[in-house]
Amino acid sequence: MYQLTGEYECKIDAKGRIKLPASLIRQISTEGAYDFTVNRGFENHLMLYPRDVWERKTKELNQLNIYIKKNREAVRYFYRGATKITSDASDRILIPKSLIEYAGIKKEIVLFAYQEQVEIWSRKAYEEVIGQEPDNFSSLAEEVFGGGTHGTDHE
Amino acid sequence: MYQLTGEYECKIDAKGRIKLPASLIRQISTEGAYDFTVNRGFENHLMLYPRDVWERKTKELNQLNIYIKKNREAVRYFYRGATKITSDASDRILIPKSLIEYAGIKKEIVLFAYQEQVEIWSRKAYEEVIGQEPDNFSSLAEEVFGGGTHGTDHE
DNA sequence: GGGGTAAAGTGGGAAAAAGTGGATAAGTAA
DNA sequence: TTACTTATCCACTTTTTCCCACTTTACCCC
Repeated sequence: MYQLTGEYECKIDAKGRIKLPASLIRQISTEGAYDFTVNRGFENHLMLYPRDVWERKTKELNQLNIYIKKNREAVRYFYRGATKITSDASDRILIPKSLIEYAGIKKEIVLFAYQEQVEIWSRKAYEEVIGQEPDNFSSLAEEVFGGGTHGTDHE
Repeated sequence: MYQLTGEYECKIDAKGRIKLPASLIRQISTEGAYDFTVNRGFENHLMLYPRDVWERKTKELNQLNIYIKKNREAVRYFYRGATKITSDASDRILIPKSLIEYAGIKKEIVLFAYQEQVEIWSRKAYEEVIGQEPDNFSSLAEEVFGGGTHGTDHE
């Protein structure tokens, strides 16, 4: 179980390679090459999962009965674009062209690590997302943090 | 459980390092290096949490199911910019560039410690926030602290 | 209050690590 | 085979980290 953290401004090179920041790598493992799976995220960004996280997620997914149409559609939706990738000797991963395009990535990107996955955003899109507060954030935060006297630092 | 207090005027150096005032350090622990997490605050300042405080906060947050859009947005919004940092031998912490920029920090900063966290402001922004208080502070205080139906329903 | 000592705060340099770009080799399909 | 894509490797540049040394402030004692 990971507890990844960090926001990294990175570049993607002409070949579609992203150098994973050393401090992110260190959170995942300590040696050798790193296996991941990338797929499409829900908001025009990409999701990057360490191998074991991906395996666990798909295992859960495989419990679903795909003879039910809704399940079938959901599974398909989750898998869309899913590609296994491995880092090279310089800790770089190669992102498939179709996914780069999906996320509107040009050169400047942001890696946003939290919980067990890493989101990959074009820098522009990331700044837009970060800049605006989600609807009902304060009431949700209140719920999550127990609604105590100092539940939110907000306002 | 901490009960931090203090307002400190500090400087950030050319490398983005902040020397944590000795009197603040003493409130947190007594020896060795100090682990923190910084992230973006809600009003163009930064938040600094001692390691254990951060862990407690995220623990609650991580219970949320991120396949629900509302939850996903909230989690992302809370985490935004979150980065783990450790103090060096001189009790300095290195603040990531992107966060320095977010908070509009140039050189003069203010550390404002209360409850379990420390807010990091550019001095200018801090003075603006503090400076505008007399206008509405009394009515705000009345609303929040004054009891009655409004004060306790949330925050 | 002044001088001395210790603690706190500041700055910068050098070594090591991280990041980047490109060249060459290996593999694939026409 | 040839043209083209993909992978592996190497070399250079930039950044980060760690350490040391100096300056300034605070505090104590005379």
